[in-house]
Amino acid sequence: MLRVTKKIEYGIIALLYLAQQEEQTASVREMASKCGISETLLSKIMQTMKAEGFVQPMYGNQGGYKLMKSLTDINLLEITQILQGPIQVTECVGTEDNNCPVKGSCTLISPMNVLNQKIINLFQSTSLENLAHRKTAV
Amino acid sequence: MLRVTKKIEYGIIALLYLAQQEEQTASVREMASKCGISETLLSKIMQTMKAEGFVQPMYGNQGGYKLMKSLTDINLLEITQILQGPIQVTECVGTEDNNCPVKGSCTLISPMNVLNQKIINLFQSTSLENLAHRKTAV
DNA sequence: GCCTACTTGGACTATTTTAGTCTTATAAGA
DNA sequence: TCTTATAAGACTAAAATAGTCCAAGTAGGC
Repeated sequence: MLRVTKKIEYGIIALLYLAQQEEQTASVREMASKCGISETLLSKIMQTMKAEGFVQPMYGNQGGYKLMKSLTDINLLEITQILQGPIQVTECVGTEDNNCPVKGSCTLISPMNVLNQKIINLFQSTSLENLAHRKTAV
Repeated sequence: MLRVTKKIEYGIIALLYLAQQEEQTASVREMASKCGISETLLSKIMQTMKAEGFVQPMYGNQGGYKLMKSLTDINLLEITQILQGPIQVTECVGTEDNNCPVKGSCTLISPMNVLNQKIINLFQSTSLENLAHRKTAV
């Protein structure tokens, strides 16, 4: 349904939570309980975001995750791509090797590509800072 | 994955096909075979679009579906709503009775609503005529 | 050095959405 | 009445999303 998945929602909520903390640090357990998210699920999400360098893990007792970027430097497109994959409004958009049965005669690919790009632009121009302050970019 | 479903794709392709025909008419079988779409699936899609008045069925021999609107009068938002439901970038967006666990403390609803509205505007301002001529609206 | 609290990572299950099929009924022209 | 259409609901299959479980590793503090 043209959805941004829960993973993304939770991921954003967690990053915003981290940004609010002194030291920009919190454990998965703390974030999960404070934000009403499943601990194991959030754990998975944080692992993914760690791999992309958004957060850094701190092992052991009193550990947790530390936010490594400014909210202004993280946009919705990055988060979406990391946690959900590339934005593709249709299956064939943005790919070269489409095996669509209508390939060749299809007149939709081109306009769908344009539509896709516009959605991408919209996501890219919306930073987490924007989301934190209840607005999206132009 | 932030997708426009196959139903919508197929529906659009079928409407564009109808628009190309004299009398703006074709049977499901013809459209399905010409466009490489499953006949039974397209049948379902046409039934839905019939219910919304986009097409009119003509029973019996030499029957089929007739396009009842101009391509300029059908936009992507309508098609999407009919064949996929309302556009909701997140589960809670646009609803009053959300039972989200984070309800109340969630700071995302508002900006997500804005984002959602922008996507809706984009879809609404793109007519099938635009799609047929390989461009989207501003 | 041991206990505790944390992250890691992979395998696993459940749920929901999307895609597609089958079958029986019904409408209308020739 | 035969043929060619659509109508509609039940059904199955596939894919994406959501969420769980568990064994292993890491580090601070007593």
